[in-house]
Amino acid sequence: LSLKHAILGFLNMKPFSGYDLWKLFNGSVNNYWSATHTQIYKALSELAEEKMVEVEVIQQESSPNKKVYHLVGLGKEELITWLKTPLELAPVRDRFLVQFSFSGVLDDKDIIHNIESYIEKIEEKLNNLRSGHYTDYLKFARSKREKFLWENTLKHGILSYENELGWLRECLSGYKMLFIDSDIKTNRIRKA
Amino acid sequence: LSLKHAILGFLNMKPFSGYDLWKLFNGSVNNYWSATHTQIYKALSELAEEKMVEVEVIQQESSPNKKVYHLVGLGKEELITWLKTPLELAPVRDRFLVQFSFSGVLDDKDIIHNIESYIEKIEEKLNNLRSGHYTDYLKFARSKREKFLWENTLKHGILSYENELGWLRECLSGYKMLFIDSDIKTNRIRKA
DNA sequence: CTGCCCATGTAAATGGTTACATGATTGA
DNA sequence: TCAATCATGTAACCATTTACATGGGCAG
Repeated sequence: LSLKHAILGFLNMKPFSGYDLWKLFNGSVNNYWSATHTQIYKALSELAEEKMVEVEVIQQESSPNKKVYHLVGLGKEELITWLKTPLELAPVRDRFLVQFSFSGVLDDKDIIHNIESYIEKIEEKLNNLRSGHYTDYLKFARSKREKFLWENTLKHGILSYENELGWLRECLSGYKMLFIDSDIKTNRIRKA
Repeated sequence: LSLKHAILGFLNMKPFSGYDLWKLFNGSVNNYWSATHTQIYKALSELAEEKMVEVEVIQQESSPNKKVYHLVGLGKEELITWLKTPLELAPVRDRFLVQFSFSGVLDDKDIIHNIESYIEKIEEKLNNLRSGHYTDYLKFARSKREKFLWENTLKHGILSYENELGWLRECLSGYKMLFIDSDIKTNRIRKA
């Protein structure tokens, strides 16, 4: 139900069209909740059926018509109730760890390649997060409190990828030290 | 597709029944991939249809009959191919951050309550991870390499919850400093 | 004239949760 | 006698992904 609540959260700031929301979910929000346009349009029409939001159709000449959604009483109540409800820890589903933990049957070079390739992707992601083009929207914050929350949401992304990166690098150097360098040593001894 | 690959990964160690796998997914694996028994039984019958695994029915008197699944050639190939394929970063979906980032419309006490309640749940989870009853299965590792991978998978869980906890505590103290203490100060000044 | 932006959707498939269903054995 | 463990599944639903579909305007 988080997608619907995220949408209600945005509509609580100001009215948006499905397309607007899709752009939001492709921007900074993508760092903590991802959604496709298909999902968003469907959620919006369901929210309209449930009387949480109201539609306003805007006629346009130079581009297709727009449906702008407004948050109404019932939707606002639902949003506030949800925001006040403490959440349980989410079930974890980490594909990389599944792969990693079963990789004992592979060769050293394959294991190392998987780790290095994942490190590269995380570094790229981190560069992207740190580049500062996610900090633009902070100026739309309606209060100091909101700005604080948004800044820390962004920081959360950076911290968790940094943490991930730290773990990966430790794994990589640990792996090499235990299974590669010692092989070389063993080979040297054998040769000597 | 990760659930099926995880199952293939386990069957590559030794044959298991659906029930056995379910217990595994409720144990240490639950820390990086969660699955219900419904899902597991369904995946197993699909894997059997796809000729990845073979079923052996074991007649039992004192309890219901068992279906033990064995990994066969095609399944093993599929497993190895998947293990060698570098993965993309998974899309992030963090309910807590959705709630957190839209909480600017709540009262201080509600925001603080949500953070504190999440902190408690993470502390509990961390105690559980650190308690050591997930380290038992390490003795089943078939090689030093496998033991290394399993230990680091476990460590990943601990590190990421510690990281989460650090962020939450920073948020909480930052929030109080900025929005609570200064209120008290302001009130004091007003009173004076 | 090619490709991107605007703007909306439908349909099919896959993945995951929740509720329902059965039935014997064993230990508190 | 009550609850847990063993052992398997079906059915309905909700969430997510991917492919298909349309069509004008505008910039390089």
